[in-house]
Amino acid sequence: MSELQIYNTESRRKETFKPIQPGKVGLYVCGVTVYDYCHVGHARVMVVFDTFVRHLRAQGYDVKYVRNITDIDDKIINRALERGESINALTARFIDAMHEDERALNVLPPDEEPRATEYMQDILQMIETLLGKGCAYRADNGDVYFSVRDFPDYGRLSHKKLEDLEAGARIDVNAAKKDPLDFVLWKAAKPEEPEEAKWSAPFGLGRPGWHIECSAMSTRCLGPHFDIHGGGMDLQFPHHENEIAQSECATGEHFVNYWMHVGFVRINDEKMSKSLGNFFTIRDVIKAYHPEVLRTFLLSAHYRSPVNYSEDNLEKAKAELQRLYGALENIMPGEAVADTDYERRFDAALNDDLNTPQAFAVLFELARDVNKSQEPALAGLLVKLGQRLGILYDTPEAFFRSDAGADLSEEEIERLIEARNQARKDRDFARADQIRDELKAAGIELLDGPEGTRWRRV
RNA sequence: GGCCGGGUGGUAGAGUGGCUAUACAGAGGAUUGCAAAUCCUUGGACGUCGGUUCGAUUCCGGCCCCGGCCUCCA
Repeated sequence: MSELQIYNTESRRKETFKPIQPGKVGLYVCGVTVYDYCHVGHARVMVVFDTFVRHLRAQGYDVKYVRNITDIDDKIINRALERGESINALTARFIDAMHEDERALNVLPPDEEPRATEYMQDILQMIETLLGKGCAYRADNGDVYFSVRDFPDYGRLSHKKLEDLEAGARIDVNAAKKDPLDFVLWKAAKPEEPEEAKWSAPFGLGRPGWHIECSAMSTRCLGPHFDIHGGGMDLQFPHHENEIAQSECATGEHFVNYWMHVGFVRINDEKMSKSLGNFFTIRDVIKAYHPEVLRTFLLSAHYRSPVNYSEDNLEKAKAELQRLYGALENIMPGEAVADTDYERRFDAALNDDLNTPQAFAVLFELARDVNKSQEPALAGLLVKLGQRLGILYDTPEAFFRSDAGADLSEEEIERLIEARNQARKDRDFARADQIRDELKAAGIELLDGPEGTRWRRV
């Protein structure tokens, strides 16, 4: 069996994965800030790490997968005020929506899903530790800052030098900071903020800064030193860099062994993001496409490459998935054959830094084999491996008929098919073709086979 | 400006120092009442200029172009 290789952002190369404890993996992924619906960029991170975890488990690892929820920050507060809604109601609503989106995408729930507001004790403790060790300080305005200069290794993840950072720093007029690079651990409460956003702490009423929650929660859930930490590319700096600084200062231990970062989803060669306003939400996309099509689209490129969101590319993903489901259409999948070259190559592809495009290539070869051989055991293998990528959970019929938008009901379609088949029996092919064309115009494609006529929405 | 990542056939997208990626689209064939699906065969590529090499799309360097981070962002 091939060894698992992971591209580590910190070393900028693929490394053979060596777990801290044999057979076990501790994985922490930065989740979303819940003040809006998840978009396709979030979907990519969810789907990539879900696939990664499925693969690790298939390889026999005992995985503890932790993905946090940021449920307190400026944007949440502002959005709640804007809407005249309580923070709690707002975040609860979007957390539910996120879970709904994940279920649609066949994203399995993480083992733990810590929320910042539920780990306030750990956050406070870590800040106190940092203050005690002298790598954090209380500023005149009541904020608590981390002193970047006190962490000599700062920049080791994102490969930045302090001088360069200073040179490029945008003008951040914050007189309270001793150094412009320092970042906030605790934000002092302001009078206009809702009571819900204020926690009492030894260093004053306020709320945590963004970075500290991940250090506190990952340490609590996985310990001070764990295997893998992941997230979107944009979290590399400053978020993850800051996590390293805080955590290592606080615990004195090496924080994380492998850093994985997922590439962006783009639109017209531009990053999809909330600030640019060019995002599509998951729920919007799956109104028009089967959720597995979106998942296939997201996995059809390597996770570190950018992927371009477009209707064209979604259509391509749909065609790919049709190819796979097509192989399963006339066959009852049986128990998957074991010990095949297909599975070995599939595993090897995923072991190679989660090379999902390569894994898909194996699936297509397998699908061709299924089409030719009509072997239930091969079909079973196709389903098994497909599900490892989080697809092929549906029945082919349901998949091919899933597209919304066709005007005809299934009964009407069946009736027309019957009429056509009668015409064919009567050798009235003109009439038969007329019905075919009619259905085609309504988005229904007919497939005549030995066992009768099947149909699909196209 | 500093630091990263990338430029592969019509499209999407892997990969490799010399040997078929894969999918859709294209061409030819088998099959079909006609189609579709399926199977077989097939054309088509590695931004640019140099270097290393017997040989580079693959290694090295310059250049051009694209994206990202340096501010909240998955």
